[in-house]
Amino acid sequence: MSSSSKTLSSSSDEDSHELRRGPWTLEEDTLLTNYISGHGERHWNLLAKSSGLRRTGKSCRLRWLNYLKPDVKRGNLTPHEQLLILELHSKWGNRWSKIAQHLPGRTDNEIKNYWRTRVQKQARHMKIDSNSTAFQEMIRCIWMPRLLQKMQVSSPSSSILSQNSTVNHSPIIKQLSSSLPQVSLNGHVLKSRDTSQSISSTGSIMNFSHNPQMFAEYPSSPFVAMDNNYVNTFLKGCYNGDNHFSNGMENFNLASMVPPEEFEGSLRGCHVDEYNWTIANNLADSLWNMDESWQFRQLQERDT
DNA sequence: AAGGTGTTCAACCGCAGATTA
DNA sequence: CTAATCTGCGGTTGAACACCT
Repeated sequence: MSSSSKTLSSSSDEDSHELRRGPWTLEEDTLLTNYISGHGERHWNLLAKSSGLRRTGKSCRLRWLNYLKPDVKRGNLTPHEQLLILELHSKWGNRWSKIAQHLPGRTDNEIKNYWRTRVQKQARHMKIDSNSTAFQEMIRCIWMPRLLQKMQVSSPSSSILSQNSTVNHSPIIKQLSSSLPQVSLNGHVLKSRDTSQSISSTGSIMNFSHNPQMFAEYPSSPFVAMDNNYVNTFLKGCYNGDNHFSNGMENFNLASMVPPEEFEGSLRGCHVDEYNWTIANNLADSLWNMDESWQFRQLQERDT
């Protein structure tokens, strides 16, 4: 018998001593909450036995930590939180609980779900390994600047780098903000911050600038900076000529994309031609729209 | 309207390290 | 010191729901 069918039939064995499984009821939640408020959140097996709940200690702990605990945040992840997850995952990999420690109110389970359902989904659609360098570069080059832009748009008075920022951005985000590509082209501004990098006279150049501090802070980050050819090659690898994702990402030659050695520790610009700028924006938009539609659904669900 | 398919996320599982007796 | 138990972690599952045909 599957665990789910066991759960569904559990109402018929109310009088048995079998452990309950599956979704928690309101009564169980209340019982657990009341018990913890009186005895604290420890000794889960003892709690499970003496509270009257027919659940394992593990199940009680999980329910409390992931759902019932008062400081657990509900609702969609903010761009700030998403950015943190992307960056911290690039540093630590699937260390969900460690990542969760930097997102107050968010659980490791929630972060893990976010990664699997949003980030890995994109990788699957692109037919590319989510752990590959190419995908990580895509996140850094396109997705993260978009999230930064979104943070700026949602609170324009609180530039991440501003001294007067009213929003309490984490040091990691501030560091990240100064290290991510600064993107502008033909009036398209991904990040509304003055940049010393200029658009070329033809207006067909996208500039990326980087902050060497990033590499002192995160020397092991796989998100290394890219030069012109690097980004162009990457983007061409993502798409066929007709602006559709290539099915041949696995043939992408990563060896040709290794950034020059002399880059590290130095400021460097990176140019992307107009063709690839369009491609990059299309990709960013697809990620963006997915994010927007998801948040819209969340709002609808919250309102109903 | 009904059935199929895809997505999300709460909950479970197995394992490993920490703690306790 | 050792075995038993507890706790926490990361991977996986499946019910519920949304969307599509």
